[in-house]
Amino acid sequence: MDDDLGIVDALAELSFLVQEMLSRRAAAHDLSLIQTRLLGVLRDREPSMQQLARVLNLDKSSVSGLVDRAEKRGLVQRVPSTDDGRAVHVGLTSSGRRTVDQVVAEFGIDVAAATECLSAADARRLSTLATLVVTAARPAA
Amino acid sequence: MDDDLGIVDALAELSFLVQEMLSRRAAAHDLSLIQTRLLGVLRDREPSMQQLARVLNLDKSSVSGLVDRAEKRGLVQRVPSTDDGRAVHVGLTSSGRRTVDQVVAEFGIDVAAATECLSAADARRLSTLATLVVTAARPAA
DNA sequence: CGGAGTTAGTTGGTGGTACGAACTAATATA
DNA sequence: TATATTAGTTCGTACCACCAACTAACTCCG
Repeated sequence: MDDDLGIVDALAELSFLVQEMLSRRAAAHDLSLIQTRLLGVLRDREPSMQQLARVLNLDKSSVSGLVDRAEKRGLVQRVPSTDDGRAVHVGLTSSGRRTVDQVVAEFGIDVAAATECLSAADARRLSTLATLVVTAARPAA
Repeated sequence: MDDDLGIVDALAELSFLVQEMLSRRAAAHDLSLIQTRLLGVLRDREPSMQQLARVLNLDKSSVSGLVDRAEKRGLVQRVPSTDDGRAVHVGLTSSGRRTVDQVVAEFGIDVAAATECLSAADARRLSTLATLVVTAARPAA
């Protein structure tokens, strides 16, 4: 009945499920997935365009456009670097912070609903295992 | 050290990690994520455009374009329905099947590498838990 | 110093992706 | 049969992503 999908298909499908939850919540605020991810990264950092490109795994020109559109909507702002005349840092505006907090909260509701089928212990286990995989894959920044 | 990210962030980050592995492997075959997903869906089905739109959660016009481009590259083919003159079904060509099999195999290598940090028992547990969440969220098609 | 090379970021061009609205053709329904 | 619904395409617009070319600022080295 409830055959295991196997680790490959299970992780692939889980990733699509999670991304769909995220993008649905984002779309309710007129945000694309990548815009939301941008805001998410900026929650606890004010990186340069360069660093942003590395974190988001995008070309620097893609980040330019991304930040352009977010800035035009008042979600982020460019801040010239004090110690490097070439560099530009990007930070959330208060509107951007409000928006991202809301999306994260709503996404949390989806995650809770999706993991409702698990016991509390299993949910904790899933969280732990996912954390292990993620932290092993991402060298401490 | 091994702080748990919490189920919300852990699942979000895991989903980004998995999507990055997938799209990197797809890009090596000049495929976008959505093209790859299209081929993946067609591995064991030959759905109508309509059904495809539902499964991929896309507008029907988006599916038209998606299938157009895949067809132009010889990866899929449109097949007129025998029982409904309006409907068109979409299936893999042999080239498409070869391609998707290869991407899936390569993606499997990434998953294996990413879960190498887990014991065999933990990997099985992760697979089981992910399967549970996914199957609970997706009403049996 | 001061010029050569490097780095940060932007701009412009191209193509894929996604949507909604308007359209055609075929099927259902009243 | 007339009308409504459904399947799919086309068109216009916006976003997203890349590369190549460009400007400005920084670094290094002679």
